[in-house]
Order: sequence, then C-alpha cells, then structure tokens
Amino acid sequence: MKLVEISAPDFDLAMTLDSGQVFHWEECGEGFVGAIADMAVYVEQRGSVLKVRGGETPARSPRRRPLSRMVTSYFALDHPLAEICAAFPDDQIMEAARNFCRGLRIIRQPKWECLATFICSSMKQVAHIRQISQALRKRFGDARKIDNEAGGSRATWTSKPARVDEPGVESVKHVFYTFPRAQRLAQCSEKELRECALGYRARNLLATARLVSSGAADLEAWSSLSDADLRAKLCDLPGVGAKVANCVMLFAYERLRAFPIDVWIERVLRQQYFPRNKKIATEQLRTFSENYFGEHGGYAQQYLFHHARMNKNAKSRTCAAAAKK
DNA sequence: ATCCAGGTTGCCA
DNA sequence: TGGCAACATGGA
Repeated sequence: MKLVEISAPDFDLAMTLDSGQVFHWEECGEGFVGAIADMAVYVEQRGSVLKVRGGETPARSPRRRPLSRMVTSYFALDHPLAEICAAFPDDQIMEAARNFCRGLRIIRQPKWECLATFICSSMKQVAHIRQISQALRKRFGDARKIDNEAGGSRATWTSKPARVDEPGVESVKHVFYTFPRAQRLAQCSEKELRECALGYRARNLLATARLVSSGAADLEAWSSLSDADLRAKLCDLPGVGAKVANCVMLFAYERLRAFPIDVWIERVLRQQYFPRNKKIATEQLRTFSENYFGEHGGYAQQYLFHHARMNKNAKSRTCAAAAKK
C-alpha cells in the first residue's frame, strides 16, 4: 500500500503529538500510528511533507472524505501558524516558548473522544492519561487493521501485533483501536471503567457518557454556541470544570481563545508574570490570561505549557541554584 | 519512599 | 468569594 504525500509546512508532527493535547498516538518505525475518528492512520514526517496511509474501514461506514483532507483537517494544517505566532504578546517568556515550539499546532479532535479523555486527565500525568486512553480503546473500542511500514523490523510497536493473515507478504498488519463511543461506555459498569485505571474518574466518565449517549448533552449541536454558553454547557457535565472545559473548547471546538489553566500554566503565570505577587488569586490569573494573550490565547497557552513541561528539569535546577545563593 | 500529576466537587467560614 | 480536604493511581 502506497503512502499519500501531504504538504505540511510549519508543522512538527512529533512535537504536536507529544504536547499533551492528544494521547493515543504511538511511535511506529519512522512515524506514528493512531486513529482519526474511526480510521486507523499511519503518518510520518519528511521535512515539510507528511506521508500517510489509512487503514481498513468497515464496509458499512465508508470514508466520507479523502484521506489527505482528513489528515489536513485533523492536524489543522490550514491554521495560519505564522500569523498566530506573530500575534502572541511581545514578551521574553512568550518569545522563548515560541522559539521552542516551532511547528506545534492545535489539532482538531473529535468532540466526544476529547471530552472523555480530558475527564480522565484530572490529577494525572501525561503518561497515565496515555495508559487510560489505551486501556479504554483496547477494551471497549473497535479494532481497525492497518499496514505497518513494509518490513516493519525497526518498528517499536507497543500495541498488540495482529495475526498476519497471509504469510510471506512484505507488509505487516497491526491493530489499532478506535475510541469507544459514548453509547458503548454508557453501557459499562463503573467497576469495568475502574479496571482501566480510571480511579475516581470512572464515576464522572460514566455519568457524562450517559448524558451524551441519551442526547441530553448534544456535543455536535453545541458547536453553534458562543464561547461562554459552550463553556457553561460543558461545565454542567460531571467531571468537567473550567480547566477541562477549556481544553475541550480548544482541542475539539476550535475555540482558539480558550486558555486552560492547569498546574503547569499556573506555575508559569505566577513565577514568570507575577513573580512579585505571590498572593495573587487564581481568579485574577484567569482574568489576566484572557485579556493579555488575546485572540489566540489557546495557542499561546499550549506553547507555554509544552515549553515549561519539556524544560522542567532545567527550570528546577536553575531555581535550586538560585535558591542556594 | 515520597512527591506529584493538563482537577473537580462539596463543605466550611 | 475563598480556602481546603477527599478523591485513586502510577511514574519519576
């Protein structure tokens, strides 16, 4: 099976997939395997070109649009990244983050998948969220076959390798799992969900899955709401507060203004932007960030988050050294 | 071993 | 409004 080539300037695939906005992509050979909605996808980057291959889709749910357009939309290759970055506030903290995060894009995720994943994200490290996402997919999602890179010997594949149907072929089939629909999770018991290492989040995920499944919460229809109304609707869901709501708005509803404040961002805001005001209230940080970072605040936030998280060791060393003096 | 993680919720003053 | 503990689990 051939790889389709897609032009992808100003894009860093690996960094984007490792930036804590999406949690299911796995390294595989020279690229990554994951799923875009219901289709397993292999994607690798060669300079400013993406090479992609779609997996098999069930006969009853034919591909709605060409693979290249799906991928372009998913990775938000149409976002005017240069303009967005140019519009960031002009300060040294932002400048460092912008330089560090070249090519990082806010991708377009399916709404339910994003919502469910971030309900599971509270008080969890990124590595844990990955485990939970994978467990939910494996246990309750649907299997999709996809060809690995021909040969596949160098692949570091962490998912279940599939039985190879025909011996002696060059390409090797693997299985990737779609994210379970709300209807599927709504049928689960809380105990079953807890077995996916969800802990106390299981109750919230189950309750929200039932609301979405029943139609009481219509995620697609909410697309037309204003930012404030959308946020209010999301916050009504069990396990969704301001932070998760903002993540879902940013990563699934294209609300590029949404500015999620987690422990990392709060630390950045306090240490970098308000070093002399230790007592500043969280609420004031929220107001500040909405005004200061502006129209593309979500992008700015993601850059600050990724930069801080990737440099945690250097930062703490600096702080420790500074504290000694 | 101890700390901490892309938080939310209910309860208290 | 604002502070605070409970809530589960596993990586570093």
